[in-house]
Amino acid sequence: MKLSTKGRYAVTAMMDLAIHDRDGPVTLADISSCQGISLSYLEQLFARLRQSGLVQGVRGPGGGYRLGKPSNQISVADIILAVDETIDNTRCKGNLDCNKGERCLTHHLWNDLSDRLYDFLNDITLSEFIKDPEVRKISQRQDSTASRIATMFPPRSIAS
Amino acid sequence: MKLSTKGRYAVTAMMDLAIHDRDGPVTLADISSCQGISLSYLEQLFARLRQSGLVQGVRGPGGGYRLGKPSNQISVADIILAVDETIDNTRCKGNLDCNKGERCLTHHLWNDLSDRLYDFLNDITLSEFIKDPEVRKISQRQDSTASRIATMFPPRSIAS
DNA sequence: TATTACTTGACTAAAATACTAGGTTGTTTA
DNA sequence: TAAACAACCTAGTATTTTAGTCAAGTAATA
Repeated sequence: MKLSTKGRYAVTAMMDLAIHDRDGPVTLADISSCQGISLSYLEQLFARLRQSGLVQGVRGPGGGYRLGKPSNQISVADIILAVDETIDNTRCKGNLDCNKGERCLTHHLWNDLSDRLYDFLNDITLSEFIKDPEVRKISQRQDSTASRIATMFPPRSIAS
Repeated sequence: MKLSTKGRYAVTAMMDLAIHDRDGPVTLADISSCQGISLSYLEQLFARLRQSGLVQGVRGPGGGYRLGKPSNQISVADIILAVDETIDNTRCKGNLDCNKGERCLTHHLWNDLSDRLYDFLNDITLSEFIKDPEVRKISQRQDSTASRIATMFPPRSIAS
């Protein structure tokens, strides 16, 4: 389990998708301008997210990306693992024999901790963020507009 | 909150100290050979840990490092923050104005998540790891030896 | 068919990471 | 007192990762 800027980019971009899920696909160009991440870099991240089935690309005009599964089935851990390929965190690779046959205790303890961290992040799904009061407020605002127009001109510039 | 190899090195090294706390100071040379981290790199990490008061250096022969506080007062979050200086995770720096005056929603959501992660890691202290059954087993083994001798020849080569 | 958007790959600058080498300072022990 | 020891300090370096760019595609649709 690793947590870096890269993972954060992926998570916030996915939050964006989750928030606008029912407004149709979100283009990477939008996310790029809103969150200040370069378009090509986002493309690299989304290639991985797509391979993991977390997002679905929609081509052609009006296209973009949408979630690959319901938001309550996508955890933060899923997203991070998709973009931040796991580092092999020990040199003995689970053989526990890196010290002359003795069991490597601290590696064992670290794995324990890492597992707990994973479970923690795996319990947090994107659907939770949609429930955030700030998000609800803006979603409400959208409801007042005709949904047809909203689909044609998805109200972005919310996240940044 | 950032989680990298650097942070892992620091945490496992601190686990080492916690396990051997009552056996007297642990030298960086020991940790270096056991955990396969270069001595000078460890020195850099421990310089930060010392500045944060998490460890205490003991000079001279028989010296080394010991915990700066009781193990139940040192959390994993403390250790990671000490070595992995926090990255400012948004460009608007909490002003929430990075998108033409609109509130940047995803940054807000990310901060929420980051806070929860911090709380999680801040609740896990080094004392928990000493309670691990694997650790207890080895501690017991040590108890059978005269404590005086154990102090002179700290039983290392346990962690690696 | 023109437009819009995704796909792929190669490439680069900058930052973080991990390490090296060379010291000094203070403590203990012989 | 001198040798051994280990923390402590500084500066430099190599490697890896990160973040981003450029360019030439492919696919879908209005």
